Amino acid sequence: MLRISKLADYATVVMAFMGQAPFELRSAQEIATAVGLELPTVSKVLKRLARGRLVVSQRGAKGGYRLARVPGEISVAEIIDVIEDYPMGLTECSSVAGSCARESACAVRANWQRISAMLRATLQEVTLEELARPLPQAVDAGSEHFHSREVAMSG
Amino acid sequence: MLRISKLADYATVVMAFMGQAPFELRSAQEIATAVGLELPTVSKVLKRLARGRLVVSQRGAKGGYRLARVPGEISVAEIIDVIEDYPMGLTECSSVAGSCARESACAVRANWQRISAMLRATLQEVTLEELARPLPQAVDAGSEHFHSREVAMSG
DNA sequence: TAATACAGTACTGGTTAAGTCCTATATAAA
DNA sequence: TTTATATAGGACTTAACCAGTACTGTATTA
Repeated sequence: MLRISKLADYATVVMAFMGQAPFELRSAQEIATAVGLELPTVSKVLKRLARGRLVVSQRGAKGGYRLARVPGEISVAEIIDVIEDYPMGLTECSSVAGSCARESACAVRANWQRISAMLRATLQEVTLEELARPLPQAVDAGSEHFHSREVAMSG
Repeated sequence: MLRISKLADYATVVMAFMGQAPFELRSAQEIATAVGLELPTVSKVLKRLARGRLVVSQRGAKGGYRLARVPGEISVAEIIDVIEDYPMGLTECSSVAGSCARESACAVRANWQRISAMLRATLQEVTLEELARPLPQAVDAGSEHFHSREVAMSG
């Protein structure tokens, strides 16, 4: 399965929409309608994004939210980090220390931590601008890039 | 949080243990004791691994399980695939078609699919042998390798 | 034939996340 | 200054999912 939470998923969709007009103030309702999600859900997402300083909020009538930075300077990793309560990691032991009694004896823990770190690095390099890009090509080249990871774990 | 399931996690630990003596027949009980997990849990994992042909089972007295291939030829992706019921993907829509009503209009779906594919490619290149390796160095080099993904989506 | 160990399936309990609601506060316009 | 609008923050309820268990069947060895 290997999933991010739905809320984090929604956050990327919301952010992608906001990225279309980065500094335009938009109400939660306006965003909810546009992306096709319920208002309470979108509000929850936006509150966390604001707390994480990825969007700026403006209270009161004619208020709303806008991006804090241009889409090219916001990474997918940041969006996930701000939404989730725990740091990202593929296994629990690779993000939360002391979560497993067998930590000291576990043969694979260290390597799961490394794999998680690689994934994180990847998501850190993908910007909101790229995520929202309609039809990016040359992704196969990217995949191949990832394929050639002989150096990564073989000493 | 971006996790694999606990069962898949356990599977890697079980497989790593079995990889220490790849073709030695070991009972589920023996493995459970060695890795510090409950027997039913280990049995469940082993059954799925056997169904997925990653381990070979031998019924009856003196029976047990052994790896179907050498650790260097079993990828982490395979282990996860065999345990999980659904294909891996970071968002639901990137692995299960028709899971979201907004698929056609969604601006980020295609790119999540691409990111998922990259991750999958990564896990496909990591072998059980590498996963179980005590203390691999030069992982930072690996991370940097992943960092330099300008080609990946900007092409 | 008796004991051992895997095969398959169905069930149950607990955890976690998703979604909703309520109250408070800030801003703009009348 | 008052009213309407919109976010802030937290609490709560519901629901889905997964881990773990139990049970029945089958194969193999001694």
